Amino acid sequence: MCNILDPIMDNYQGDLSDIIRASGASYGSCSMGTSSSKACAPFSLDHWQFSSVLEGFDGNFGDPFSNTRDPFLHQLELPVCFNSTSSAEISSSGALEEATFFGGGVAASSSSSRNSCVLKETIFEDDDTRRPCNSILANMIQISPPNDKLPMSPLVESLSRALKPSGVVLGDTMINVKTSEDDCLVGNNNTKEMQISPPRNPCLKRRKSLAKKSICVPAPAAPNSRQSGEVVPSDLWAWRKYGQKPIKGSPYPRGYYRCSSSKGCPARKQVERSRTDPNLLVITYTSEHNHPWPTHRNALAGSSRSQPSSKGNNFGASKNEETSPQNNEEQHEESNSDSNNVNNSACVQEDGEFSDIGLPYKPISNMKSYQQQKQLDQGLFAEFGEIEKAHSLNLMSPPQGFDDHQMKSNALDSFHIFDWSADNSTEFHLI
DNA sequence: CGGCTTTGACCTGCGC
DNA sequence: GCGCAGGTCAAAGCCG
Repeated sequence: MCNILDPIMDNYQGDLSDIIRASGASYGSCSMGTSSSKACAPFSLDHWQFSSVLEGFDGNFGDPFSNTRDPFLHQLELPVCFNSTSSAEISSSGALEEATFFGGGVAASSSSSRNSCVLKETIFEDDDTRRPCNSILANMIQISPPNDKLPMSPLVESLSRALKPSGVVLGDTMINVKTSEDDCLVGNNNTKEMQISPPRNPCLKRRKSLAKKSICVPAPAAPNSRQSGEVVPSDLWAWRKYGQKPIKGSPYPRGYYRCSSSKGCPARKQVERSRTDPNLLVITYTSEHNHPWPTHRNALAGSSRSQPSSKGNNFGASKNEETSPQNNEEQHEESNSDSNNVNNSACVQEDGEFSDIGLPYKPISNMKSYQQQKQLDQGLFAEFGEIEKAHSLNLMSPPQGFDDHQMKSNALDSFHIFDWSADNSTEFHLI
């Protein structure tokens, strides 16, 4: 198995960390040369390896998130790292073509190739020390079979089915997975470079210069949402809403959540709908969890409770809610979807509409649906077969104080969609 | 009863 | 210093 670092090191005569370290302090770029010729045939790598590389980058920036990959992403099992402030462009052949590191962000472009689709992550980061204010990181991971003749891993097949005909949005980006040319969801033979969200208003940089991580996820349908609330995609953390504010310039309010998994945990997140695409939720994480992942979720933790009675709810209490057509949609969705929790997965089709595709990414609205989801998990895992659980465990960079036992138990709880090894004849290509 | 959301009030940072 | 806007607090009420 070819380690991802090998092509990098093959093409760079020096210490990679030096590059990152150097670039982290300034706004600039460095080319690592183009040598798509020799270095690597298409290489395979395990998810954990990829993560390791990225997290290695992160560590050089001292990112407070470097050790805490959010369980939401774990659920999605996107082989991305929250903390990357650098990226490398690597050709579809596996060779590192160019790496561009910016102190504050990365403009990454993708090369496309046949038989492949693109996973791409867009990360915004507010950090006073970096420019631009809302830097963008796009990590693109190409998933493709090693060649057309080899069978796909069961995992990829399942994933493909689950995603079809849609992808998952992360970072204002639709993530597509294909396993054959015909399955390519975006275009025919070419992957398409995904939209990268425009930078947010620089004026949003307020208060302390806390590192923030923003991701975009498809706004799930609202099976149990309150009229006024967003349907927040669940993760393994328990979140308690402590505030909601209308945001100037946006018709949608922003919800403020703090981690309720552990008292005193400073982790926060903000959830708001994307201004540009109301179908997307922008989730901004602030601070870091200071505790292991919860071994179980509170019944109501991190979720919206069932709809309060008409007597009790505060429908329309918010100015924004009064004026937001989105809320009406949510009300409508809610009235129709209670019985469809299990299948109420959020994904995005090419036209941006969400569809119900059975992808195990969905809001956990209450304990019942949570258990349903767990059943779904198990079913999915059964379908995937024994997928290198040991590697699954390696995918996660544990939060502070996280031990192996907890890691294992949580690993089995979450979805490891992209967790498969080269043994499954599937490759990651960095592009 | 514990934990949640809601929501108005208050606090704080930033630009002018 | 002032005003604006984002972020947080905390009381009230709901839910299981």
